[in-house]
Amino acid sequence: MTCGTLRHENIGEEVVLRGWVNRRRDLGGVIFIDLRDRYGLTQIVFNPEIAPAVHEAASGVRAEYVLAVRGIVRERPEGTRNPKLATGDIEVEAHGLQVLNEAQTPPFEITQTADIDESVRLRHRYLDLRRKRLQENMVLRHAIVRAMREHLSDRGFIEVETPTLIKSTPEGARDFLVPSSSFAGNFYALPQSPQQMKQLLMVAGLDRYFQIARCFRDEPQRADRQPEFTQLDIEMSFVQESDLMRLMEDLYLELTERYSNKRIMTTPFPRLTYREAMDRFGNDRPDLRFGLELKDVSDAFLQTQFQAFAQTLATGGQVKAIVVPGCAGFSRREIDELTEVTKRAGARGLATFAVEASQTRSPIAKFLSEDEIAAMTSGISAQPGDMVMAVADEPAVVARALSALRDNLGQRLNLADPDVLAYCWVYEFPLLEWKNEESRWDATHNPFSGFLEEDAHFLESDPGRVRAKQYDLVGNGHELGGGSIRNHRRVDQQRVFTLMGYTAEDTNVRFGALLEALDYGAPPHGGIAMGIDRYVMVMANEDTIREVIAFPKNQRGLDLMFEAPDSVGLDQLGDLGISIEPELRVQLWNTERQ
RNA sequence: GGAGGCGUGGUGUAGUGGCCUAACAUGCAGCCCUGUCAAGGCUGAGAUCGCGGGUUCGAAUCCCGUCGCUUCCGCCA
Repeated sequence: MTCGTLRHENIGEEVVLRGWVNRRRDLGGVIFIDLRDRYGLTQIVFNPEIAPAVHEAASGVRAEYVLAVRGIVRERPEGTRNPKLATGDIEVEAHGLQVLNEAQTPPFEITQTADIDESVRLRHRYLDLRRKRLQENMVLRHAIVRAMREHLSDRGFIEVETPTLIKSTPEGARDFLVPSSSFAGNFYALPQSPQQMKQLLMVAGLDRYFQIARCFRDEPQRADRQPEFTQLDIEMSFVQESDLMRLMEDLYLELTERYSNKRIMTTPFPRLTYREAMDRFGNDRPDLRFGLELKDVSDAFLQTQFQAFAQTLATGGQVKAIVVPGCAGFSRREIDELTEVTKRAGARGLATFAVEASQTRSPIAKFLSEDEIAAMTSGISAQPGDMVMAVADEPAVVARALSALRDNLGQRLNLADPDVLAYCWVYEFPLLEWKNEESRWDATHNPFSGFLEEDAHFLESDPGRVRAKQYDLVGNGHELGGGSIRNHRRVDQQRVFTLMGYTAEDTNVRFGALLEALDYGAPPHGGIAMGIDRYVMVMANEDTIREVIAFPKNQRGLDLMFEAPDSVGLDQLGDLGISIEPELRVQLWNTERQ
C-alpha cells in the first residue's frame, strides 16, 4: 500500500501507510498530515474525538518524520475533496501512529519548488532526491534506459560488460589513473569509452553489441559534462552509416513518443553534412528549432573601401550575416549585448544594419557605399523591418561568433519551442584536423573512424580534405551521440595512424591488441555511442545533466556529499609507491560535520 | 589557462554611499484555533551582507585582492 494508491473504492478498508510527513496542518482540534512517498500524497486525519491518544502523538510530529499510520479509508466530507490530489476523494482516519524516525529540520524545504543553491542541494543530495523534480527525473531515466535495453534486445543485440580497469591511451581526453599495490609504479586507467573493447567484440563475431557504459574523462566540467557519465554504447558488424542511423532513428523516435510530450520537428531526421552545418549554422550541432541561418555576404564587399572588411577578405576571411526578421528596432542596449556575445566568442565586432523602407541604418554606413549595402541586403533577401547582423573574420571565428549570436537570438526571441524536439544527423566530418600546438594531424573524432573511399587519395596529399564515415545525432542543439564506421583492415588503420605521426612502435604500444586483432579476420563494423545523461536532460527539460544524475559532482568535479576526492593515508600511498609533492598536500575539505 | 554572472538570516529574494539599529516571503519555535490541503491569526528567535584590504566623516552598496558557486571559450580522440 502506497500513499498514491487509495481511491474512492477503498472507502471503509483498514490500511497501513508508511511515508514522510510532507505537511502538517494543526487546526487546534483536528490535525491533517499529508503523508508522502514516491507514489503520491495521502491526507491523514487525526481526530481527538475518535482516537485521542493518536491525536496527541500526532501533535508532536514534524516535517519529514517517517510515519507508519494505521487507519480507515474515509470518504471526504462534501466540499472538502481535493481535485489536485489523485487521492483527493478520500482520507485516512488515523487509529494508530508509529513514528519510525524523527527528522531534523532539513536545510531546504523538500516541498519547495524554487531554485535552491546547488551546493546545498549537492551536500544533501539524498534530501534533494526526495523532491518531486529529481524523483521524476530518476524515473524518466530508468524508463528510457529500460526501453533502450528492450529495443535493442528485441533486435538481436546482446549486452556485454567491458572492464573498468583498462590501459591508459594518452590520446584524447586525460585518463583517470588507478594505481594498484600489486603493481606499484604502474597504473590502470578508467575507460573514456569502451571503444577498443567493442571493436574487439566485433572481431569475436558478437555482431550486435550494446552496453549501458560508464565513461570517465578527466576534463573540465560543463552544464552537459561530468567526469563520469553514461553512454548507450553500440557496435554492429557488416553495416554502413545508414544502417546505424536508421537503427538509432527508430530508437529515438520510440523514446520521444513514449516518454515525452515533445513533438518531433522532422522525420526522417534531416541529414546535414558537416560542411553544410557549418555553413548554415556555424556549428556542428545546430538547434534546428529555428532558422536565423548564416549567409555569406562576402561578395557584396569585394571592392569595398572599408578596411575592416577589405582586409579580412584579402586574407582569406569572409563576411557572414544573420537576418533577424522584424528586429530593426533593437535598442542600443540590445545591440550592445549582442555585440558582447560575439566578442566573447572571439569576433572583433558586430556590424548591424537596420533595414528600413527608405534606407538602411548602420553605425558603419559611412564606410560603405550604398551599392554595397544594397547588394548585401538584396543578396540575403532582408526586408524592411529586419535587422542584419554581420561578422567579418577568418571562417572559424565567424562560425563561432555567429553561432553564439544565433543561439542567443533564439533564446532572446523565444524561438526555440520547448515542446519541439528537432533531431538531425550531421555526417561527413573531416577525418583529421591540424593541431597547431603539436604540429601534427589528429583525429577529429576517434582515430578508428574510417574514411570515404572517394577521399582516400587525399590522405597523404591533403589530409584535411578527407571526410570520415562519421555521424553525430543532434537534438535541439545538443550532441546526443556520435559514431562511425571503423577501419577494419589494418592497412587502412595504419595509414591513418601514420598521418597522425605515430610510428609503428607507438601504435603497437598504444593500440597493439586492436591492430593485431584486425589481422585475424575483423569484419567490417561500425557503431555509435549515445550520451544518456544528455538525452534524459533534454527529455526532462533540464538545463544541466546534474539534474538527471543521482549523485553528480559539481563544476570543479568535487563530490560535495562524500567530499571526494580526498587525501589518503601515508600507509596507503606507501603500498602504491606514491609520494605527494609537499606543495600539493593541501586540505580540500574543512567542512564541520555534526 | 581565459572571459562573464552571482555571493545579504536555514531557504528564496529586496536593498547599489547616510533614511540599514538591514526589509520581505518562506522555514523554524511558542501560543490560539475541530475540515484544512501553499490552512489561518498572534508572538518570537535567527544575518557583523563570502573573506581580507582600501577609498570616505560614513560602505551590504565604490575600488583592489582573494575564495566559493555557476555559465561559456580553450579542452572534451
